Amino acid sequence: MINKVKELRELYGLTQGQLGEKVNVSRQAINAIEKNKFDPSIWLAYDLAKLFNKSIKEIFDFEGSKRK
Amino acid sequence: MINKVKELRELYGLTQGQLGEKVNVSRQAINAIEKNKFDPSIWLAYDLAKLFNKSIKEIFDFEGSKRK
DNA sequence: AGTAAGTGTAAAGTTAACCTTACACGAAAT
DNA sequence: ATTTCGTGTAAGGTTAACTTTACACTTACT
Repeated sequence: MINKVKELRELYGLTQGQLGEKVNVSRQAINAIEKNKFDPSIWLAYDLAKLFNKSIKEIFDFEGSKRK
Repeated sequence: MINKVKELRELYGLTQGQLGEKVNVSRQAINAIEKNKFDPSIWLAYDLAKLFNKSIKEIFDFEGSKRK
């Protein structure tokens, strides 16, 4: 799913690894989500939204994304 | 995860099966979410929120729920 | 009495969201 | 030149979110 994780991560000056630590997933999981390889679980989406002070919808573009 | 799916479903006068049809999951999936057997995928959470005209956070209580 | 509708739950299978390990690459610094 | 850091990606494994099928139970209707 199309998302703004990479932009927000860079805005916060974090590496993929650092962001992974903060939300308790691996760096590869962050990478995969940024590259749209798979969709986050609802908990991961929530954690990312919380960290970046945004709603899930602000980060993840449901309308513009293709359902896999 | 604690949620308001059952209340909202009944508010809309839907059976579990009817709700399942509307969001393209089985009736058992709806039942399991209502009974907190498992957490919805992010897409299912989105579909339910959209159907009920609420945000995901309004329906699913992340703060008050235990992470499994 | 019988039947239909709604719900609860269980078993077995599939799939996708993770994991760890590993390797390759480019950029930047020493 | 070589090391370090960040990223991209692939392989193989685990787990949970689903599926279908099936059965039991309650309530309501005829």
